[in-house]
Amino acid sequence: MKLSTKGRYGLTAMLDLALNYGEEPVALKNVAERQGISEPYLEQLIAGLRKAGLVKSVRGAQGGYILAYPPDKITVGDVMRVLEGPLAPVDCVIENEPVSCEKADHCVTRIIWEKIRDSINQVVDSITLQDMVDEYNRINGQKGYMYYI
Amino acid sequence: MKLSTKGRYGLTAMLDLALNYGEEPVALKNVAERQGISEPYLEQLIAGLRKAGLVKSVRGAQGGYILAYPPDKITVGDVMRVLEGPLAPVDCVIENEPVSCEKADHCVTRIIWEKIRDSINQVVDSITLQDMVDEYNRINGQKGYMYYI
DNA sequence: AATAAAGCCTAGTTAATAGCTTGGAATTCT
DNA sequence: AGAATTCCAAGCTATTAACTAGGCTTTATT
Repeated sequence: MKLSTKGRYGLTAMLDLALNYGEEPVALKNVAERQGISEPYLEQLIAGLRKAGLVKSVRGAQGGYILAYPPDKITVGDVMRVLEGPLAPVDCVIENEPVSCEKADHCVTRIIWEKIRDSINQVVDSITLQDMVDEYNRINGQKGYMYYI
Repeated sequence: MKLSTKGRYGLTAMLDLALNYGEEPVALKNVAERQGISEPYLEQLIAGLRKAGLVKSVRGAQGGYILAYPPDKITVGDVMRVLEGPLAPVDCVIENEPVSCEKADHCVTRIIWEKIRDSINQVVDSITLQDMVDEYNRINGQKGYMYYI
């Protein structure tokens, strides 16, 4: 019941982009350095986010990435679902997917999994990157350097 | 972000015991057959539950397992934590465990993980095996045979 | 007392997956 | 032209999940 590094690194990277929203594109090299993540690995993660339309890339020298939308239009759930897949504790309660298990209608444990799924989704869908930026500013105030992660 | 078969099979097995609470001990062989789980594998799972004090065993012929407490005294969370470990999406928010990450005080993503952790725990700690038994009876009513899982 | 039915215990095994690394091509600013 | 970047595909390695195998111990039944 753990998240993978994809979800963790990816959300951190998106927060990094959110903190730099409105400025020049951010090179992945810089994100990787600030956050202590392997750059080529992060490259793979952000490729998924780009294909999902959450970030835009600018190629070539002085290029980098920017959020495709303002931080208040992107939720943690948007990011996590791209990186982790459907946020369901078991396959039989993945949203918008037909249930293959023939016992589903009589299954009591399935009801538990649905409740867990819903509670997770309620959390991640109610928090935007802007909320995280605000929290970042509240916690780290006028400090001279950036604590990200 | 998926549960393992330990959590899934284990909760199903505990529901099986709860449905038989107050009667003779239930042999693992029967649980395994009803639920379609490999018996020796289930044996390992229930060993953990026994060591955690959630079930009692009766050895020898006609032996088996019984819940150590009435079904309304055992929560889904009790069971899941034994089988899956702490229900935290990342290690840095495991309850009652010192945080090793030195950035924790300045970490914004960590707040997200805490909220996810809390929402999961709120769900599983508020549902008892008795709740599941009641739901089972509501769904399956007077049917002739048992749909478990 | 013998037998069979159960739980108990430890150690394999196997396939999949996570978490990267490697290498190079394409693009664009300076 | 050259450097800085994104883009793409493949390969690698250690860990883990999900079992299986085999044998010992306990106890009700006959």
